[in-house]
Amino acid sequence: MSLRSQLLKGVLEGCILSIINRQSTYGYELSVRLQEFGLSDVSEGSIYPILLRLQKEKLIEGTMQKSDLGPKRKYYHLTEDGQHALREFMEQWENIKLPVDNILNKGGETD
Amino acid sequence: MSLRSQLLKGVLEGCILSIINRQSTYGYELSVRLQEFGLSDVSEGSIYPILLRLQKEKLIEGTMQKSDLGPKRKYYHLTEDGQHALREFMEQWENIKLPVDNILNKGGETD
DNA sequence: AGATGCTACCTTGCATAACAAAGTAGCTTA
DNA sequence: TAAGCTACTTTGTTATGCAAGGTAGCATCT
Repeated sequence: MSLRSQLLKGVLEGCILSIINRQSTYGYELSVRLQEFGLSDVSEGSIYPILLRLQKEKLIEGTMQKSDLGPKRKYYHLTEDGQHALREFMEQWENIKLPVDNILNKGGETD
Repeated sequence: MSLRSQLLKGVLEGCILSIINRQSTYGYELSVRLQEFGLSDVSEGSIYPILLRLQKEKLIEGTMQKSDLGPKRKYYHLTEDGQHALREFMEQWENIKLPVDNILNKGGETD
């Protein structure tokens, strides 16, 4: 019922899980990271709702920490469930990437 | 405003454009093709609405043709706009695939 | 003729994802 | 105290994909 069968919705979610898994981080920095990776269209309006959703699903946990400059930051890290979900997502990404590549690349050939 | 900035929503749409571009086809067969490619979760409830949408957006055109067996089929082919959209989609797919791969694969390394 | 089953298309309604926009608040610098 | 950056949150909108159900043509079997 909640096994994501929708094609690719949730790629952002998976990317966020992966980045957090690599190193505990917070929303604002996440948006910078994603941009660095080349996902430049991603806005905070997308990121924070996802973080809240992941939190509610117990895939990540956040703790407030003071920062030198500016307001406190909410640092997130993956839970066990989150790591499991990340692994699942990575599999699904592979399972979808291949067919899509095949469909798109074999543009003019007859079998 | 309509330049798809959403991350990956619409991959199905792009795949359908690509398959139709390769060879004029109709909805029912499309679902078989997608399955053959490995996108087995895709149901008619997804395909036909997309075909109608693409039609409305003038990316594809359909013509009814009699079939030897069973009811008439609606064969679709791409319009010029459709071919343009397909090219755009393929670029976007590449632009997103790379970052996502990078984010997912470099799971444990520190730069 | 009637029933079943496959082909083939279409529609309605729902869940969810991503986004824009706006709001809140802390800290710094001028 | 005003401006500007950091940082988080919420609300409302759009669009995607799907399940479910409906319509209908044709073939086959009984």
